[in-house]
Amino acid sequence: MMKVSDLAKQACVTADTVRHYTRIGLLKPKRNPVNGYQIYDGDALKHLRFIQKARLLGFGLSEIQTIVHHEHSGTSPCPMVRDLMKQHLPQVREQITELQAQLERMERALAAWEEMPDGTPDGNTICQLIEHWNDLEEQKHG
Amino acid sequence: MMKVSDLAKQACVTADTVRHYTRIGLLKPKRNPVNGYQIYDGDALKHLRFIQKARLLGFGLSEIQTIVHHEHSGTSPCPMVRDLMKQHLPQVREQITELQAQLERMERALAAWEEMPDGTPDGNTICQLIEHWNDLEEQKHG
DNA sequence: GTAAAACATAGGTGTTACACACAGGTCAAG
DNA sequence: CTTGACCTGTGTGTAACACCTATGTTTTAC
Repeated sequence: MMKVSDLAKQACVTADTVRHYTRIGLLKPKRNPVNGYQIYDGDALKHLRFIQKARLLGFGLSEIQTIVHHEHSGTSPCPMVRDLMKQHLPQVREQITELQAQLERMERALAAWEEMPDGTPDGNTICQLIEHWNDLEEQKHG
Repeated sequence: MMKVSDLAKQACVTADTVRHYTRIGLLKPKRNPVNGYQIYDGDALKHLRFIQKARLLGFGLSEIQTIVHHEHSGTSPCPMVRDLMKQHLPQVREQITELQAQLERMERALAAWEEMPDGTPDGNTICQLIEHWNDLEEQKHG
């Protein structure tokens, strides 16, 4: 018999998060007929904790939807959960690789920029630093 | 005197990207009075290439807006560009750290799951793998 | 008892950088 | 002149919430 923010506090999330999950159907509270407020019970808290764990493991909300909804099939969701995880792993590794490449670009650019003078706005150039950046990279590799 | 898709091809981006940049004001084509089409010239191509470089260096479109718009102040945008980059660096490093932590969680979970049986749907549990995951983690660290 | 302050609510909108869908316009070939 | 290929601008969808607003409720002060 908790209200939105009561449930939120129990799970250490914001009330907006609880409302968001409710809006997309991940939580299904009852309604207080007196004031129309949403009412959550202990099961809702368990449900919310489940969502939090799944999110920590990299599952998206729509995937969590699928997992939860899977109960109607009568079969165990566990094989699907393992499959999803196996699909996620290479994606996360790729994201890390991309971000590391990005970081390297940024670090090298910033180092080179320390030694470059500021360009004067001549109407022809927007920002020397950025516009000549490719040239710098080509030098390094050439 | 290029149309949207002509400019897009020149810069190896999609026509949607060109339209997007145009919509938010990063590109300002003229209009063909005959058919209302957007017309881009060589400057637009230079502009687009500038945007591409800036994006590779981690600048967001709104930041690029600011940089480009900066010309009206008459001063060089270069100091601001350096500052922005310095702000971005720790953010990117943090993202990488977070993603690596995420990856570790996922790898450990998947390894543990290989040895776990599938749970039977009993109406009380959604997915054992996820629900007992925290316990596993606590074992490792305890 | 009541009036004002403090807090909570639901629903709408904003965020990023585009991709996609759609109805309609344009243009070369036949 | 029509068929079809290609193009156009605009509207909407994406992920996971955060923020805003107008209203409703509860508490507090007097």
